[in-house]
Amino acid sequence: MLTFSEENHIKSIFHLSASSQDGVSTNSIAENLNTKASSVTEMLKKLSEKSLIVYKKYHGAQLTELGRKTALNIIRKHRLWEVFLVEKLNFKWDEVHDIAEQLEHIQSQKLTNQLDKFLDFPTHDPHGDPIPNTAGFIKFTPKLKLSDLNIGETGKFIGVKDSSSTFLKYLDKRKISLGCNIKVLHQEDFDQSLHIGLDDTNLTISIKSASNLYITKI
Amino acid sequence: MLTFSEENHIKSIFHLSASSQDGVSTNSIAENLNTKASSVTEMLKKLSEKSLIVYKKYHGAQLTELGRKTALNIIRKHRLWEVFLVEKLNFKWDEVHDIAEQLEHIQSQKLTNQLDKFLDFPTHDPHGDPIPNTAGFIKFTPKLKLSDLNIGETGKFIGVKDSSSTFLKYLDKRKISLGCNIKVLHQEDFDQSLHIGLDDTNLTISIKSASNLYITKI
DNA sequence: AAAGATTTTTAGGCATGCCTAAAATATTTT
DNA sequence: AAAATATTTTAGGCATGCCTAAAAATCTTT
Repeated sequence: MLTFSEENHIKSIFHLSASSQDGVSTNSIAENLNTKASSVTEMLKKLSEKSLIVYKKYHGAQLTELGRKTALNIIRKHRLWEVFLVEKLNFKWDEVHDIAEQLEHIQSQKLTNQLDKFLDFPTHDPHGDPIPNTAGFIKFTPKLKLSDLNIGETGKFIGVKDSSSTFLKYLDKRKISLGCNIKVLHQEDFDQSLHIGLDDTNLTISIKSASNLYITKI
Repeated sequence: MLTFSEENHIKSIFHLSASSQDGVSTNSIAENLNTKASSVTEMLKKLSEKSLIVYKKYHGAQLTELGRKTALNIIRKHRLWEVFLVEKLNFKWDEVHDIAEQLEHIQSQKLTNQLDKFLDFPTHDPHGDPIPNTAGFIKFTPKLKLSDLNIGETGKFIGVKDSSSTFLKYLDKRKISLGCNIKVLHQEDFDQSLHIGLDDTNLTISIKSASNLYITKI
């Protein structure tokens, strides 16, 4: 039985583990959770005692197998609730994050599994992120960015890196939605911005936006 | 923005207000929340400062209009989630209480209202209790117990007083379900137990059970 | 490899929400 | 109405989870 704070730390360590090979630093967790390094240190000791992480003073934290399972269970709940909010309650994909942050802490294995069934076992959340199964298995798809494509290549838009509300609204306005095909037509020398083809329209997006879009080559 | 504990105290005071004319006693709240009187006293001071209750030392607490609205909003969420769990996720009516206790604290007005719409604006939860609307209006039906009926009268089963899991399972086993018609056939002199008619079957229930069943006369 | 800079930990405080035990107040009994 | 009983409040502690400031360890620079 973990507290909200413990769960949030575990989740944070999981997400930060993706980009760092060895231990996740105290500071990065603190930044991620909008808290202070000293608070994180205390929590790391506690999580270590509960065998959720391996923690060596001054050398960051790594999830144990138990910790990983715990993180994936929280992420599973978060993403299932996001699907529920968008598919059933008509929320927009930029509105669901804060509510899912609350719902992910609800404790009931049965609830999670019944929700999964009710949603017809979705594989991805509204932002394109994969949903772990009960056993904690998650399907990783190598993440290619739109900015990685060469001129002339086409990709299918499968997810976003930064899912901030402002970015998601930006995509909505330009009718760039999950699953659509995007062809890279031309790159501007001056600012690296990309001219892209989308259905029957063409538009220009900055290189920053392009590197926020995950795609699979077609 | 209230804490879980504050919300639970408000809810408790609301429920206990039903049976007591004047202030709700510190002890009764403590008992209801499985905590101690001294803890409740502290909380009453806090809630009083937030204008959610009127609190006079040694004379219990009463909800202000704001407190009442707050309580009804929590109860609204609780009951809507119960409907969701039973109607959409196939939970039994005796399994939903603990989960709804968690879900009732989720903060999002939009979520509550979208859920309400998704469930097609239910008026009662799975135990027959009325669901307050957004404005905090709740429809009180005078609560008649099965044990209040005279021999020969028939009532429609509309709710339970004690919704403990054991009692709900007891009802399930006897096929006594919300909405069914119950006729009082005979009362045993010895222990006041009632012989009742239910669809095409007859059965006997104790006076204690009978006073746990809310009905409307037909 | 020593100095300087950065990161992390420790030490000590604070608010919340719980507790027990003692004191104060209210209620009931005689 | 005084005594006995019950209820409620106060006082003082404790765990959690946060904070700031100072000390310790690590990393970077020269």
